[in-house]
Amino acid sequence: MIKVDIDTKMKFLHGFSNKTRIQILESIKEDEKTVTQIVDDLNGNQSNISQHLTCLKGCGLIVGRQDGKYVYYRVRNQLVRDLLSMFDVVLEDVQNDIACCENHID
Amino acid sequence: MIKVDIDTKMKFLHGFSNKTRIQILESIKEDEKTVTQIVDDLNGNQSNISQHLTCLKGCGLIVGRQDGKYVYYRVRNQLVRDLLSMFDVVLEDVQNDIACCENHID
DNA sequence: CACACATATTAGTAATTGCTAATATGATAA
DNA sequence: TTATCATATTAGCAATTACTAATATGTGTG
Repeated sequence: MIKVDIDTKMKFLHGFSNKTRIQILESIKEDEKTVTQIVDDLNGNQSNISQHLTCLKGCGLIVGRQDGKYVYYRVRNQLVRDLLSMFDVVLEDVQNDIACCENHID
Repeated sequence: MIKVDIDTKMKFLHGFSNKTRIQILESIKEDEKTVTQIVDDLNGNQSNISQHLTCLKGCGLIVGRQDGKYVYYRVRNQLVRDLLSMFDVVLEDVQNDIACCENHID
């Protein structure tokens, strides 16, 4: 068991703090894609996407494998995928919570 | 069922993107605390903590209740608490993954 | 080898975010 | 009602982060 220190944790969480990075993660959540496919998918800038991919790799969230002239990126493992799903579950729950419990007149 | 749009999601995730905010969440994960208690806990600056509390409230991650001259903040609900726990689980798993599978000589 | 395509890197800048100090507001109690 | 304590807000500045354009590297193919 490896101790989780706060700075490592922040580096990890940094991966989730940008819209483009979240979109990349969602884009490759189910199946691996090449950089170009991701760029097309997000309608983004190649340099920008490449930088975010490097960032996500540094955060430990994705892995890449070279295959010929292509590099395929994918979400690291199932737990990371679960975490991504959990964001939606929790957010939806929070939104319901806000809608149900805080919209009354007082 | 409320649709989760990307901007709402980013606002939500923004809550987790700063060290002080994560420390606040950890500080109040189990029991509610006043602003002053949190400030003492983190050895932080009152204005700064207050701003981050406002941010976290805006993200939907925490709620505050006024009791006399104190405002008690707590993590919104159990799912948010679960998500915070999951960060540690996933990060630990990722670290193991990196340690086991990528430290070989090649 | 030369060319085309895929990806990465760099440098400069724009935009966003976080911090501090000062001040304001709000609540209680003497 | 004035003093005190708790919290929030504001403004200005420092630091970080994201984006774009240009260029470099790397890989396969004719």
